[in-house]
Amino acid sequence: MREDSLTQINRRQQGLHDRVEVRCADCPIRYRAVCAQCESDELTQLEQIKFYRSFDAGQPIVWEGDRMDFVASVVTGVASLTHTMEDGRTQMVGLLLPGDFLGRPGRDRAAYNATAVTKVVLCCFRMKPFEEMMRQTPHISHRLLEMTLDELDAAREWMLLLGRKTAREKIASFIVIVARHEAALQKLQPAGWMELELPLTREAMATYLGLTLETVSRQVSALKRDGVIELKGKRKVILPDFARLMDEAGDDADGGMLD
Amino acid sequence: MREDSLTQINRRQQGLHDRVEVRCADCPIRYRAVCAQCESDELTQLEQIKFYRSFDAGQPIVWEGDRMDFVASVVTGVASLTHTMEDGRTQMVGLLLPGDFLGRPGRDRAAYNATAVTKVVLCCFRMKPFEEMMRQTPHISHRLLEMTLDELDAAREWMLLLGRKTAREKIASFIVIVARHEAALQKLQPAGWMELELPLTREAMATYLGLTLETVSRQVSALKRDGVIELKGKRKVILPDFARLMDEAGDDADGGMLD
DNA sequence: CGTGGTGTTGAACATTTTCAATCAGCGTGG
DNA sequence: CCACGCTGATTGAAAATGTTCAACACCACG
Repeated sequence: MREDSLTQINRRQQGLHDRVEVRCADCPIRYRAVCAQCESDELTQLEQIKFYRSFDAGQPIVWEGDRMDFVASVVTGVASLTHTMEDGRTQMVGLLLPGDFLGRPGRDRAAYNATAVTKVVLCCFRMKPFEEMMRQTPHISHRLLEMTLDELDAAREWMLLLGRKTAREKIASFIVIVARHEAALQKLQPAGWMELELPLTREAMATYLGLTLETVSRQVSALKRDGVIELKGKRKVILPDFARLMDEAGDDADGGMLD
Repeated sequence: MREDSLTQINRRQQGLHDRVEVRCADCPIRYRAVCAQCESDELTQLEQIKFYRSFDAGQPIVWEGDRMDFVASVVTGVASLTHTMEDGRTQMVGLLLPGDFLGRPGRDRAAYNATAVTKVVLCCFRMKPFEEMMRQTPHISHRLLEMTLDELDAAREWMLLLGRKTAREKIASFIVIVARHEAALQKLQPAGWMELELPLTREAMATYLGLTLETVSRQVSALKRDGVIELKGKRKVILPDFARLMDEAGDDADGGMLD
């Protein structure tokens, strides 16, 4: 473990926060997060109630049932939301990427476990002032509604995957989603030849897909054997033909692009 | 098929609507629907843009990809949202009960199939005027956000069920949900001895639970054999001990009651 | 009294999980 | 430099779970 992350943990344990001063105008998620529609005066207001927190890969962010007096945007990194049964079976119910929103206004206890999958930086807002701002500025609540509806769509898409797809289709679907996201960052449609990096371990993929890690491993191997994907190390994937992968995912041609 | 429902279908096919005049103040879902927080002057406004439509059990309401120029509240009855793959596998992704909202402001095409499970009455609002009202009255968009967040929670709870629960646990969970809803209507906590009616056929339950109808039938029989439930006909269920059922559902004791 | 919709049950089969062994990469310390 | 141990990943064989296909039961309705 590196020195600086140790320092961070200590700071966190003491209840202190990183006082990095990043101006909202320069924020990498300026046009994707809950603040996307805010005017500059509204950003000024947000700047006064925001603070940053960072988490190393693997660290818990909040635990199911914990008191939670803030909401946050993911600035960088990947976090997961998981639900766990008494006997330990766990299911990932959300994957939070940069711009995604964590927490629920009006609820003071976390409904899920949130965990940093990679190193994560959050832009946090204390609950009360944020709720006050929501009342005053329709831009925030409007954007939050929009984002929540998108998340609901994603959750429903995932229900189809969990309920009806085979293990092979689940793996293919997951890679398609990662490829889509990758392509979207470069403002392209995913197509033809692509190279990408899986952001999750086999175990995290299993938790996401409702499978065991062994089945994930087997099906990844099978897709490789059948030439649908190539592997470069454990995490880097090469797609010789995106359309072929889509086919394996069992989605309609348009792939559920709704907007 | 009864005369009057035939008449209704004809009216619908001609693009006409039921002009039943129900005052919002007397509406059975007045305090649960998207209009729950509206003041009386806002209700007056809503009354001017609303119209009712009804559907017999089994009828489609909208089809995935269809143009949809309205949003609606379910007034009475039960409707389902389903997603279907090219080869016919289908998964229910939402169950709409009285008060629930159908459609998405700002989207003009349906993302899912919506079907009437029982006879359904919808209170519809044309998209454009509704969106205009959302901009003007924060009560509506605030309530819609709240409802959407609730639905997202429900969807995530369902993801745990679909991804990790056994067939037996799925059936038990479903009955628990129906029992909860039943109890909530009478403003009670579900407990002890209860009697209730399943709103879905075995096939619809299978679609909801990510199972085949045979597996549903077998597991219902198994729960009966083991004394967890009793059957009165095919649809009526008696719960000798709600806690026992909860146990079979594999939920935590609190059962995910979050608010 | 036959018919269609709905539900139940059985037996063979397919898929996924479980348990266990092994491997690959990588940083550490001798 | 190399053996060591750790984590993440792969593979195999046996077992469990759910599906598929098929037969049949129940019952409301014409």
